[in-house]
Amino acid sequence: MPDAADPAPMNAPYRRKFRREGEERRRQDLIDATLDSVAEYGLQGASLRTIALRAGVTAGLVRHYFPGKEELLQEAYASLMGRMTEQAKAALVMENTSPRQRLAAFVSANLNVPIIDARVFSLWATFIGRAGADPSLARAHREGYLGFRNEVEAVVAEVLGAEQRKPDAGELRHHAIAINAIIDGLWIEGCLAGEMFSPGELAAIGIKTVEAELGLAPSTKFQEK
Amino acid sequence: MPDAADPAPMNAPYRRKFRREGEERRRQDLIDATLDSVAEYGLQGASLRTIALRAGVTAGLVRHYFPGKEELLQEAYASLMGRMTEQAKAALVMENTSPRQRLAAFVSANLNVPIIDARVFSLWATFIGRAGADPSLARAHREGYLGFRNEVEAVVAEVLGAEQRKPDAGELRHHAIAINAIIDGLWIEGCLAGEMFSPGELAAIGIKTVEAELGLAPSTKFQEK
DNA sequence: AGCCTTGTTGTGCAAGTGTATAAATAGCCT
DNA sequence: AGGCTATTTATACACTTGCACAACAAGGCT
Repeated sequence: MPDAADPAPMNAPYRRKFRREGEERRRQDLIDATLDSVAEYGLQGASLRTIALRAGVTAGLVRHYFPGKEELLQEAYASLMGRMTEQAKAALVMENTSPRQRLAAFVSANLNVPIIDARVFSLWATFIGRAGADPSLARAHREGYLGFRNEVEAVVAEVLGAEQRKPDAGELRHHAIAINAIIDGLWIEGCLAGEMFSPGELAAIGIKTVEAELGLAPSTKFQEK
Repeated sequence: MPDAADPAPMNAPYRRKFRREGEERRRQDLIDATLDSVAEYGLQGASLRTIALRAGVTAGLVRHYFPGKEELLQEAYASLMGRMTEQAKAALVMENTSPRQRLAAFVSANLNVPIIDARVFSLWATFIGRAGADPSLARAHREGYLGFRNEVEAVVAEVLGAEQRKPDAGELRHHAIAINAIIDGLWIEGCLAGEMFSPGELAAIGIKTVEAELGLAPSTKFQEK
């Protein structure tokens, strides 16, 4: 190509080209960039400049959509929790299946991708580690946890009801706490050391353990031998 | 008050008094101060000056005992993990008790203070959240986890052996994974929302769930009614 | 076309960061 | 008592951080 006339004025301060995006889009981009940055560099490494760079804007813009960094982090955490609980509950809305199958599907869904995911775990741990000092984080967690446990309790009631058993409220609560713990514990193991388990292994263990906890006769589907 | 004569020499630079402590003591103080700071302010808020202030020294001294901040944090994490696994295993060294009682004591110990503790949990979550990005943290966790799981596996083998059952390696592994998950999950619930549970409730749930997982006949000691 | 709103950039700033290094002094040794 | 040395303090420095604000321009409106 021939040397085209340099279109750049010699001392003109170059100003970056930009496009105006809708507010919804920009806010979401910034939140996603925040989660990416926190997952990769931690809370300490997630500076406004890092986040803005990842979102394709400059740092100053953040303050146009959020009062400050703290609020951005809070909204990012809320967004993360929303997505997690949404995915977790999605497995419960199946129809034309027995309660027991729905419970198994619920456990299985929580112990496979995309819920078993190192990045999501890293984010969860990073934020939850601040729950002790940050009341707003603590409250957000508490709500998510109780919502999750109530879902579990409802399915458990259905499963036991189908078996002609009538547990009282205390038993139901204990079952829900235990099952919630089983899922959480296996979720952590899978996220932190997924390659130590064969595909589906955690889900199989989870289902077997949950059914043992409820005192159900072993199913044939996931039995060992 | 009358204007007392200012005891301060006018331009003399005041230099802080200090005592020389042994190397072991200072290192431990700095590590403890680091853990305190991280628990209270998070990794981002734990600056060298904050840590040093808490340890009763000035920031420059840190570099006299540690090559840099990163090494201080790593040693602090190692110290934390060491204390945690040490406490957790302590419950296993009882003598003159049946394997089943030892298992129950192990579960119970892990679901009561001092292992159920919001500060320790906050530290664990903060550090573990960085495991995905920091290989040295990931390795430290992996070792602690496998060590813990092996302990569990050994007790499980004893318990089942005492019941005349001969599980193969795969079953044993699954039991250990499941029991580890139960303990971890209940530990998290207790740390994050301890006041939602009555004293001993989590331990009771844990023992019952673990025994159900192993297919043991319900014991009378912790039975509901 | 030209204007006007406002989304967006760029710069500046005070505070705080980790690290480097010089200066001081506490406490042991003789 | 007095000196020596290593522990400790204090200061300096280059850099980053979150935030404030002025300048700019993208894109709809008339």
